Amino acid sequence: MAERTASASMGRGDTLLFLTDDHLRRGIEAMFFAYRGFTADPDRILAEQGYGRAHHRAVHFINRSPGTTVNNLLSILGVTKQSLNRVLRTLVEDGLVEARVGTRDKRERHLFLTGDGEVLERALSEAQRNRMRSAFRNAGPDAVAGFRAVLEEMMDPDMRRHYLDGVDHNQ
Amino acid sequence: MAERTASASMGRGDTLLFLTDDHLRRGIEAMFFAYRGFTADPDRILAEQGYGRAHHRAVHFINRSPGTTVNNLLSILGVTKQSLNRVLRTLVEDGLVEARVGTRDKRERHLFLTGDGEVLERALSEAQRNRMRSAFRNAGPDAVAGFRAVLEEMMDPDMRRHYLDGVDHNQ
DNA sequence: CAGTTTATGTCAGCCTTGTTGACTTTCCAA
DNA sequence: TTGGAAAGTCAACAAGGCTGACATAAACTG
Repeated sequence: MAERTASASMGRGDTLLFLTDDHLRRGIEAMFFAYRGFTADPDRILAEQGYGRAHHRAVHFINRSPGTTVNNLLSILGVTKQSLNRVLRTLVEDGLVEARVGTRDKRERHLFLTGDGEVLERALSEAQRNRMRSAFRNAGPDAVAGFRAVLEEMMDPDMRRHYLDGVDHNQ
Repeated sequence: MAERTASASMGRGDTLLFLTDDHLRRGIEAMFFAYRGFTADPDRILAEQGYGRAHHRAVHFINRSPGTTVNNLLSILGVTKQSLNRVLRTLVEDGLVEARVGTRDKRERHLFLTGDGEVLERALSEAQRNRMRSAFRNAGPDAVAGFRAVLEEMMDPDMRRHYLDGVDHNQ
């Protein structure tokens, strides 16, 4: 333990103490425990309606980018089309998602939430936002900036691109 | 969108702009994309050896608290004993984990990593720490403090207790 | 000491969500 | 007009959650 600390900060004085193996392990556990909290509230709502996290993810990104194609959703979610298709099929059957054939390219399906879909989306995202809001508020704006900076650095480059796609640069 | 921004910062000037629905949505997506990066490297190693994330979690917490009991692990991981038992059984069969009958209370099994178990643990945690270290380094110490503060606020109280159990208060 | 509770393990069966592989239909674009 | 991309479908499988029922040993309790 002592050696690890020494090696991590070696040659730079105390400036890199936040990079010791122990701090890194704490960061790892923070991610693990926080992600559980992060998904807990939506999971409860989803379970009531017979859906799972996969449905939540689809609904979230369709809501964020109405009219997105199946292929685009595939690259964001990083699953196989068979997996995604199973989820989308139930959502379309249940009337939560509408898949419109593309006008320019008729092979593509453009995905939209229906009214019912928007109701579910709002329930899920409100639950999740409530927890996030309370965490943000308690931690404060500077902490939030750090939170986002670290998470962004932790993403794979491809995912980071998808993340930044959703960023509003107009401010 | 404009109304949301207004409502979130209402009555407090611009101080609460970081709590707008849009910022919260970005935080939600940051968690989603970052968690994928967070698990990507260990997942690759695990897949090579025929294990999954469930094995990683067990190995991680046994390494963190050698001699921990099955019950304690259950409360940390938040799964059923049947789920955990399936994982522990394969780990014991494969000689990565040793389950010693308790001396004080012979009903309990105390869990330890074997030499082979420690080898796997090191491979997994090194991969994960490398990513975390690079993220921490690029974001800087203040960002890391914020990262941890927000994640801690996002945890369920029970999980937060487990998280803090692992904290080193000696500094 | 008898009865209850606790810790653990196990069997069976179910669900979600991921996977691979093979195949079809549609239809744009060179 | 034909090759290939986009999308959908079927089948089979695995990991890893879950519930419910039951077994065993040990510890605790009255």
